[in-house]
Amino acid sequence: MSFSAILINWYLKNKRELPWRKTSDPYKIWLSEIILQQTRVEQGLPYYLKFIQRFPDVKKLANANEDEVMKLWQGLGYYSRARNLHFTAKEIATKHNGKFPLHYHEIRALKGIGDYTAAAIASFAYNLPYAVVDGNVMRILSRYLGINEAIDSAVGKKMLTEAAQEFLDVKNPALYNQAIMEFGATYCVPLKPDCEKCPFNNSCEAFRLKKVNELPYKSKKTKITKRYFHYFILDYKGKTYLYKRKSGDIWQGLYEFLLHEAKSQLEFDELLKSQLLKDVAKHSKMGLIKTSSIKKHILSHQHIFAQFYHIHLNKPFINKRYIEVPFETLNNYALPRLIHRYLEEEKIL
DNA sequence: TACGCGTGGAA
DNA sequence: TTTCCAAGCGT
Repeated sequence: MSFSAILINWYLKNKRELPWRKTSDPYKIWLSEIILQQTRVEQGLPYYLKFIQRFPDVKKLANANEDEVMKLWQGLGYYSRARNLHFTAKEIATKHNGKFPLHYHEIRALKGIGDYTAAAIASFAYNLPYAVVDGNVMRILSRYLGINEAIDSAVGKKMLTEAAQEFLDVKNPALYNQAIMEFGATYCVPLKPDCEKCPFNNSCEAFRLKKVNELPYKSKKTKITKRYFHYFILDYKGKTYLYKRKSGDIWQGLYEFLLHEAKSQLEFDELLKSQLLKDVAKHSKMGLIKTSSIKKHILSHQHIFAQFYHIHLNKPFINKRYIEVPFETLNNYALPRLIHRYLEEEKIL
């Protein structure tokens, strides 16, 4: 049997039932692909269902305002996906007469859609012969072919892209692409795949050379930079103040409280101990502070450490960059997961 | 071209 | 606790 035949055979017996696999609507497939970028199915699925319910078609999405889209995306991360999704929905509504484009190069030209997503949409929705090359495919092919070239290098990516296109079953692009990704996601997994029962173990180079746990090879190591945030939850007569984050950093377009970011853990700890009130006053120009009403709380979110302070003001906080928000309506705004979780824990939401 | 962008789960 | 990973993309 051919590679494709074995793969598709495996898929038909082992595939998961997922909502975006029951449709050929390019809008729904597009939405699912954007949500699933760098995101696990279990994490993305509830968001897909929410979005389909609220925006059943591309025109509904195009007619929404960006804040609502961001609010629905809240907690999923990589928020530029949501902004680009909304931007492209408007593009399709205006420049494509509300119809999702039918050809690969038109699809590929849309903002937020790269090589992978364009191939996914073109094949899943229209059965066009474009091979998907994602993390799953690169892992499978680098193992199967015994490719030692780093998959995060240009050379390695090129090798695997060409291999993927050769392996593609041009008679069944949609089925084949779904199958190879599902096989990577659930069987040829990064850690400890069950090679003994693998349908390819008689022809897999990595298995033959006992190099499965070394492939795919990556040259770069993931680096995590720790950051230290102090948030000041200002309260003047039951209202608080929010700032909409700008580009050039995380959480673009999301709302947050008055922030001071410490440059080091030392500064974070120092501010915590003594400099707090001075710095707050300097930062916010808010005048007097009732120190007795300050509450503290620390949340860790992998690499961001945040401290929250509740501060009652004796006069309003005047700053044109901030909007005044009654506490009861806080949940109408798209907030970073970290802040949202804190507000829930403190029963503020 | 290399890097930054979120979050949650697993080891 | 730390590191790595998961259906990538824009700049």
